[in-house]
Amino acid sequence: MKKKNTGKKLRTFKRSSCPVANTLDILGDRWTLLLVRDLFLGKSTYGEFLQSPEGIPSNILAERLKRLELHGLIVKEPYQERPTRYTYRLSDKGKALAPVMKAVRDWGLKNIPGTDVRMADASRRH
Amino acid sequence: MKKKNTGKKLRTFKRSSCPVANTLDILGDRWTLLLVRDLFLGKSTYGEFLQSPEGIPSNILAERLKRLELHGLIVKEPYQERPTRYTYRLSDKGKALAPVMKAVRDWGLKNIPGTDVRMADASRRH
DNA sequence: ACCAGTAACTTTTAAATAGCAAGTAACGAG
DNA sequence: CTCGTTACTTGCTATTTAAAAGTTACTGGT
Repeated sequence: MKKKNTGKKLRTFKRSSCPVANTLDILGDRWTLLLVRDLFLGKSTYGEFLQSPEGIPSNILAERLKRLELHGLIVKEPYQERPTRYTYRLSDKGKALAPVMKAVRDWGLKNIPGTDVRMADASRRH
Repeated sequence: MKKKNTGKKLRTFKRSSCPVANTLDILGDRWTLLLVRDLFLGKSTYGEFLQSPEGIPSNILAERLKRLELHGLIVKEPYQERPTRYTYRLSDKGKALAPVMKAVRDWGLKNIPGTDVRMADASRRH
């Protein structure tokens, strides 16, 4: 059986030359930065990402991992064969998001009641 | 004529206590942070937001302004009567996003080719 | 050989959201 | 009374998200 072409069209034209707009085209949604958070926390396998408390749907996870890889923010590499299993790690470009993570975390902690730092101290590690 | 109840349901339950997740529930999409950028740049009216180069659709703009106001990031106030016209301004909570804006802008400038600083130096003003 | 289990995805289907175009309301100017 | 402006709203289609079930490729046990 051949694979069905789901023909995802990735946004190809720039909305503007604004760095904020262009950054949002990569991680402007409800899940991508959460994945980056998990990567900073040291999670690296598909299964680990699925287990995060927010409960990302598996199809969304697969799609986001592809996008992050495509944009060069993460690197996918096999860590075992038979069966082949993969790890995902932040590239340097991905690690450069640490200040963004920290700023977002700090804002949330200060401005949204009911948030706590427990799982959010990732930007200091690595 | 009575107004039609479009019955928007705003996400009411927390996905987790993570400050990053909760922040993303407020501004995790392709438009909201662009609006915040414009507010930092000094734009304040509906028409000004519509004129930004990214071309936000007017219905999305109206919805995002409502959400930002609801979450207390912006304040809407009339600046003239007959006909009544409004300005939108960042509240203190909204202004506290300056470090997020700066981090996102800086990451984009450094990591996305073709972006330029022209319209993105807002986080230094105010 | 057969069955259960695990990891990493993919497919299916329905519901929610985004995007486009057009319409409405409240004026003021001519 | 018509035109233009500002600030939205409405209708409709297209795209994206979400939930659940299915698939692939094994390993380990009986």
